[in-house]
Amino acid sequence: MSRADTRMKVFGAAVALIAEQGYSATTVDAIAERAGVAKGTVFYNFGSKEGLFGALLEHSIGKLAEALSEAAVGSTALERLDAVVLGQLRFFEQYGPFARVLLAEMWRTAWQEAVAQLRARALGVYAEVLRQAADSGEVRADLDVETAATAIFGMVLTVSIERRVMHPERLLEETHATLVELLHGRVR
Amino acid sequence: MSRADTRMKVFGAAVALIAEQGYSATTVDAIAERAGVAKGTVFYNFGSKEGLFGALLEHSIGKLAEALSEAAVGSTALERLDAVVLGQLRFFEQYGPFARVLLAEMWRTAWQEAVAQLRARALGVYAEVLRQAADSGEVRADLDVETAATAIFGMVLTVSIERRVMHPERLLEETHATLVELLHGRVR
DNA sequence: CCTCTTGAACTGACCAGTCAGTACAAATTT
DNA sequence: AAATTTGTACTGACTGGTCAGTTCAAGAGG
Repeated sequence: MSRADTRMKVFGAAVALIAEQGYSATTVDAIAERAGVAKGTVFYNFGSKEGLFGALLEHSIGKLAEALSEAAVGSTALERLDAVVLGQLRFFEQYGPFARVLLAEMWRTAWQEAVAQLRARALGVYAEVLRQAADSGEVRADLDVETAATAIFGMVLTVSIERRVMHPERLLEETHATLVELLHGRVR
Repeated sequence: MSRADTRMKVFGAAVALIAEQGYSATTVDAIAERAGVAKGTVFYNFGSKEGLFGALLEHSIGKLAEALSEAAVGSTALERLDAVVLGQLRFFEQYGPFARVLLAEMWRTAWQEAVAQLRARALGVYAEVLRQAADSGEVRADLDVETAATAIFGMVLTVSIERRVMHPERLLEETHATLVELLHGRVR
């Protein structure tokens, strides 16, 4: 059992509890108990409750950005956009509780640094693909790619959570089809 | 000063503080102080902190549903959809902190009742308009209107918050144009 | 006088963070 | 190779402070 393993166990317990109850309603005692470590271990590894949460955000946002980057494949920019949407759905299928944490804590000023990372790295993948689509004439050249990136990211994030809460049995591909259809626009 | 006025002052203070810090990090003492009211008054009017929050959600969700319903005007279903998006943007422009509270607490099981109201009344407006669009052939007849309604609602909610945090000076109409453009689909 | 509000004092539960100590493996000394 | 030291990871009882909720006596006002 390496130190890294301990940290991962604590991350897992923390993200699950914070998703259920929110950051400040979640006690370090509860996190330690769920992780199967002593309370002191949490402080030994992360220094403070805030330190733990900061490290958790950083780690998870890194994973998310990586997943979105890797998903962005396709011969046209708009194919890549659809692929990134699917990549985001798949990521939150796997790391479901993190979606809740992100949605709830994303805009809190206390975690500006993590939010900046999220904007630069995860939303950046959407912005980049949209910029390519604008350059190649696949969407209007004057589209506000930053706002559009936030919009799509928020849309997928919300739907990911709704899916887990309301329709956990439904195929991911059906949800993806609905979203892509919305973005492809109306059938005349 | 009627009792209703007192309740509104407390709502205003509570929503502002909860938006900044989250529900459980917000103390009743702080809410009372910000509202300019004695702590005892809060308990006299709402019974408990949870009672206050429940009443706040119910009141605000009612306002939101009303605003979306009233906004849903236009000669075609898709015009009405665009109008509801604008209505939602305007609502959160006016009640900004409530957007944060809603996003953070929307999927928490503790407030199932309020969330059910939200789904039935606010998301219902989107679902209704989309259903009309499907019936009239303006979008594909087999569109999953529930998921699409959640998607659009979440998209607008996220963008509303991003606007307040990142671009408070920008015109609401520009943001609306970007979102409508996304939903209108790609220029060939 | 009845409803509403005030503000202060109190209680008991709860919680972040501390710290002295354990376990143990690797390095160093004898 | 046995004895000792060092460093790292972890432990859990304990502390000092905080907060929701209670109580209540004293107004305010209609």
